[in-house]
Amino acid sequence: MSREFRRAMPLLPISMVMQLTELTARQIRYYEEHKLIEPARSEGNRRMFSLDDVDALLEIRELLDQGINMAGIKKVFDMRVNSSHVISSNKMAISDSELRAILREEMQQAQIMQKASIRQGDLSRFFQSKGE
DNA sequence: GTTCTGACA
DNA sequence: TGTCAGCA
Repeated sequence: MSREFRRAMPLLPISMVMQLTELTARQIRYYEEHKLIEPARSEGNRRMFSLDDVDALLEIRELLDQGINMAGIKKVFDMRVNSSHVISSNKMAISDSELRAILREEMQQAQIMQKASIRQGDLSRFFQSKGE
């Protein structure tokens, strides 16, 4: 109980988060604009990140490394928020946990193969708004 | 010195 | 996304 409380406690300045996530301040602020994270503010309007925020940022980074863009990441996070119901899309009626399992699998395969798998290509098409 | 917002390439 | 300006 108190553990979750501590994870949600805003305590890290953006400089720390930058090192922890290897993301630039620009990116971190950009993701906040897109509501992927909502860090608290303190003092002179400075962002104060919680461990949960860092966790979310790390996941965002993983998704980014898979070639998934903002639109796709937003979908993933939205699904996470509304984990109670299925995706509105008619293509994939899978649960949040199933999607995460797939993404994780793709992540491992991508690392091992050093190359995009067929299914990752499908996922990319599903998530990306741009054409090739 | 560090972070913030806005803006341009 | 990088980077610069002008503030706090």
